[in-house]
Amino acid sequence: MIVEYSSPNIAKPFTIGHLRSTIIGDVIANMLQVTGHDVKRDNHVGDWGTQFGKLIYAIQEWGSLEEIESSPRPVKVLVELYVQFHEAADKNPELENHAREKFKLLESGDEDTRALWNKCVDWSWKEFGYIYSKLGITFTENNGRGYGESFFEKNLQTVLEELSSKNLLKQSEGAQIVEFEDEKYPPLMIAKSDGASLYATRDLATDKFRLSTYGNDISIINEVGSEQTLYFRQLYEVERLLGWFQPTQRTHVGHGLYRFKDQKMSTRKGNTIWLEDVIAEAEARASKLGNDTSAASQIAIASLKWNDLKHSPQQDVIFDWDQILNMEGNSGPYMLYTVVRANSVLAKAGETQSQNGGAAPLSGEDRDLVRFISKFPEVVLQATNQYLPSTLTTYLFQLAQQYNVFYQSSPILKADENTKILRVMITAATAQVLKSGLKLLGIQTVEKM
RNA sequence: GCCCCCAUAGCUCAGUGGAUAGAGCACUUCCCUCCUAAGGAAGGGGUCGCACGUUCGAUUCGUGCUGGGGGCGCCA
Repeated sequence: MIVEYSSPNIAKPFTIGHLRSTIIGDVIANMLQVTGHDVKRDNHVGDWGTQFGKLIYAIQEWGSLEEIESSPRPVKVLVELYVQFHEAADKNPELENHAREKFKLLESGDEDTRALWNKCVDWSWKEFGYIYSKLGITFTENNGRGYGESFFEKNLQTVLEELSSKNLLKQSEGAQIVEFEDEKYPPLMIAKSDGASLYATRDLATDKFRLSTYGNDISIINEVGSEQTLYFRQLYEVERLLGWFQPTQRTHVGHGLYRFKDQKMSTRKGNTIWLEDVIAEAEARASKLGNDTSAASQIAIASLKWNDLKHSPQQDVIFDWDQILNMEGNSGPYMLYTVVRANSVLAKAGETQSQNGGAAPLSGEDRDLVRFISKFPEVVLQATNQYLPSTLTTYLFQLAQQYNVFYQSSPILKADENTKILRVMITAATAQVLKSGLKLLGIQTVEKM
């Protein structure tokens, strides 16, 4: 199986919005892997498309390579140029034509344009690399970077020819489109009137490549925001019409977006939240609670990931600093804290945990907890089959809550010998399940906090 | 205009064709000579958006409406 996730865009901010695809996709890949699938992790980086025409025009017109190069955050400068382009284009629509010409130059292999594009890719990967290492996210394909859209640039013509030979292509106002039976979906545009490629063209080339590289029976999961649901339905239908895939081989796992309470986030308007800034703020808050640097970073990432993964994916998430960096209650740090507590008990119990005989019979809260622990495999399977990490977070939170109640109300190390052995074993089992579950969620536990 | 998603406590969200619908945050009050208090206990707070329908029974399923979000050929 291929799980495609994260897929940030070159020369655009890696925002809080990309966090969703990045970590939900990672968790889905983890879950599929432990349930026995051979998983390829791919990152469909947006490194191609007409927006590069706009960007290249803006850099050449208003930018300075030295300034970008020497900036601690080059992408930020690129985004400012991109925003500037849109502001200028609102007043002077002629700029859109210049941008189209620049993209044509890029597609036709013009050396200077190409060199500039390469720089943009490098600048962006500096930032992506930083974020992925902070989040502990990896990809397996194309030397760990995933196959970006530009990788398939050479295959676009083949795709157009195959579509054409199967009579799926239609001319419309100079552009090439695919229409659907009974107007099931609106038409999907495959080539613009100036001949330039589109997202769909590149996606088709991508999936063609996957078929030939991984085999005709490969299944692909696209973890991409729900705003693209219609697009994926169109794409899957075209791929079915082409005879490439059975419907069961293609799955779109969508998710809602991060929103401000009263306004939208928009790259064009510049009111987005950069993930880099969120991570820095999370680390600052975790440090204030008296953690050393490495623990603070783990705790910060845990709070971010947990607060995303605990939501059902289809709903939008309201962006609120105190909410997403919550360190109390239903939060990442609560989960880590519970594991730390349990481990601390186990450390003090020492040899006791290896003894077997003489455990007291199960009753009351002990038994409820044991029962709940035993549900773990079933929950993992359910979460995997439904592509719902939140099923797992809900379960793990309930388990942590139950353990904390148990911890508070039942003496462990001070109980009589038989009860102590039993409760230490329950503690060990709880810690084991919490650690395994958190690992599936891509959350690292800490020794102390 | 058409299509998709959503609506549950003051806020943010879980959840189920069946019993007094749950959590976190916020608020009030307790609990560290004792396994890490980033924890635990107790309390107030809900006509589960509205209406109709299916059902012995609907917050859960269906239809309609209202409200919010997203999408609908030259962005991705």
